[in-house]
Amino acid sequence: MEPVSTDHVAALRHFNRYFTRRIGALDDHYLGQDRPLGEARLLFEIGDGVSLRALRARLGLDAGYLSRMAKALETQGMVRITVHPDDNRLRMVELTPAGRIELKEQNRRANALAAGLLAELDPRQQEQLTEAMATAQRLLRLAGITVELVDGAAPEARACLDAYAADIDARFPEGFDKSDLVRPEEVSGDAGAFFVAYEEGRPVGCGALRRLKPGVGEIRHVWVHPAARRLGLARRLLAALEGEAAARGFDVIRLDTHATLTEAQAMYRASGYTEIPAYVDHVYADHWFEKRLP
Amino acid sequence: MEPVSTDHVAALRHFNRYFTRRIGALDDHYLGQDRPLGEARLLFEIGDGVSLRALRARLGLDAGYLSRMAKALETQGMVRITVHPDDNRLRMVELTPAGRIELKEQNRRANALAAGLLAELDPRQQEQLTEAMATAQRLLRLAGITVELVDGAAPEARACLDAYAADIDARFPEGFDKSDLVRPEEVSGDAGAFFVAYEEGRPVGCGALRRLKPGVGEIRHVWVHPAARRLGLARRLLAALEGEAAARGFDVIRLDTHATLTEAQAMYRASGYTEIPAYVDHVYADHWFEKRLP
DNA sequence: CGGATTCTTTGACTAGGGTCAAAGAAATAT
DNA sequence: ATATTTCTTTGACCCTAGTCAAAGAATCCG
Repeated sequence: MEPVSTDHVAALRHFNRYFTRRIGALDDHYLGQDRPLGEARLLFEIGDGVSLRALRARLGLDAGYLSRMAKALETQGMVRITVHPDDNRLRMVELTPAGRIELKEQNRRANALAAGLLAELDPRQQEQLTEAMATAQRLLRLAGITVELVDGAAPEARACLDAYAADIDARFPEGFDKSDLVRPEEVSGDAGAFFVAYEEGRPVGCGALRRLKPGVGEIRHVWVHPAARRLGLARRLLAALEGEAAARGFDVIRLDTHATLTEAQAMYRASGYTEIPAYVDHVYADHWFEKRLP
Repeated sequence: MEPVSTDHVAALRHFNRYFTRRIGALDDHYLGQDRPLGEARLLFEIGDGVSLRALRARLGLDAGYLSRMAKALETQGMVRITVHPDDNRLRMVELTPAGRIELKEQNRRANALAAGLLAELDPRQQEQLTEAMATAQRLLRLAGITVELVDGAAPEARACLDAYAADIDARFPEGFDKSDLVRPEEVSGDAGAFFVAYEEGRPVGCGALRRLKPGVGEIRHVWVHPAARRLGLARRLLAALEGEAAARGFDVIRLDTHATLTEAQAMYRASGYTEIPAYVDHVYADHWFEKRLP
């Protein structure tokens, strides 16, 4: 947790007030042009055939409420409701052609609204606005991500490692074999630690710390979900791992990485790691780094 | 109207969706902690004694709806409703001490929420976020301002000129006398033009164009409300005036300005104006500029 | 096979947010 | 002084958004 100046708090609140009043309110308005907002949102979320069950989970709606809204959209001719072929309890909802047209129209209106707003700005200003919003969004996303210590055997931990494995299997010319992953017991309890980063409840990154030998820890499997890259999350994970290593009394942290992962190497160097000779024979490593903890 | 790339439209909509979902929704939540949102908003808008009438105008509420909400707040002990001393039809609403405490608490909660969000970012990132939001807000404000041609005798035109006069009266060491302002007929119809910039319906800037002699126009009284400065609005006003001058067939535009208005001089130079000798004897001028229209 | 679970539908109900019109009280305009 | 306008209150409504519980149908589990 970092200290927060009241100036920044005031700035965030000020922007929030301005933005929701100026833009957010407009948005609601266009969406619910000729249809209640709930139905409009639902229409928007029905891509190409979803089950009511999935919609309920995704939008967090009450079963009865959803059932009624779906039926309303059906009588309006916007969607078709069918029984799931394999499970007769489930209902599938899909857009009719009319629904698709309606959605497109909704989209068109929203675009026209945004374009009308932007048209008052010259191209350079438009560019600046887009860039400022991208920066703000990147930082707000990062602020919403929490890094938590979990058990190495926890399902999210394994899910992250599986995603990590699949990810680098595609990137390494020689592929990647899962047997190289840390075993749960290596990164749990006294043996080590495992951190998972969550964004809105979903795991979007991980990192493992294990004891290499007395006083020496090893960081492994620092991974960030493709959709959460370029936010600065890897650094946060690294900081969490280093903090944990310091708390466990390690003096030195080591890690290895692969030649193809150039961004990772740059990050390690920028974080105070220096390249060292091979300290362990990992199949997939060809660069080794070390950092002395203060 | 500038062309708008679909990329910028998509960026704005994307940011909007993300922001309203992540931050806007949260905000609503805190506000309506133990009180309906409408009442919470009302409580927020009652500073130190407002009339129901003013609230109605400001928030665009139905008279009946407002009346009931105010009464609800009164029975909760949050506000006191009194009769306006000079007009017995009007009701004045003001916060009670309890209302003030409640409002402070509301504020504290909102601040805590924002601070909690920011605390995940390091100080440099907080700085960046604040700056990005300020940029975005500046540009969104500018995008929301329209510049319109109005009659020189229109009340908004005169209101702007009065504000302009008061403004520079305070800035010029020698003060400023209103008799130097353009007369309505000089900037109306065939004689000239008057532009007013509106932000959310309120005039926030102006600029006048009048015929000096055949083929030569003069720009006068370019003014921006203090709350709308540093947005780039003066340039927009200038562009509108120049466009109008070109449409009227002027070849040359002239203007004068005062030594204390250094920002204005910088803007004129940047916009292609060059300094010339005095072309007219204005009491308050000591720099004269000219621009040849293409 | 039988019981538990899952998924959906239906009925009943609530609160919030808001509109509309009538009417009374004051103030303003003529 | 009268008519008109302004401001507020009140009663009667409406819709949206949502909750809760019961019940029926299908599936899953042991």
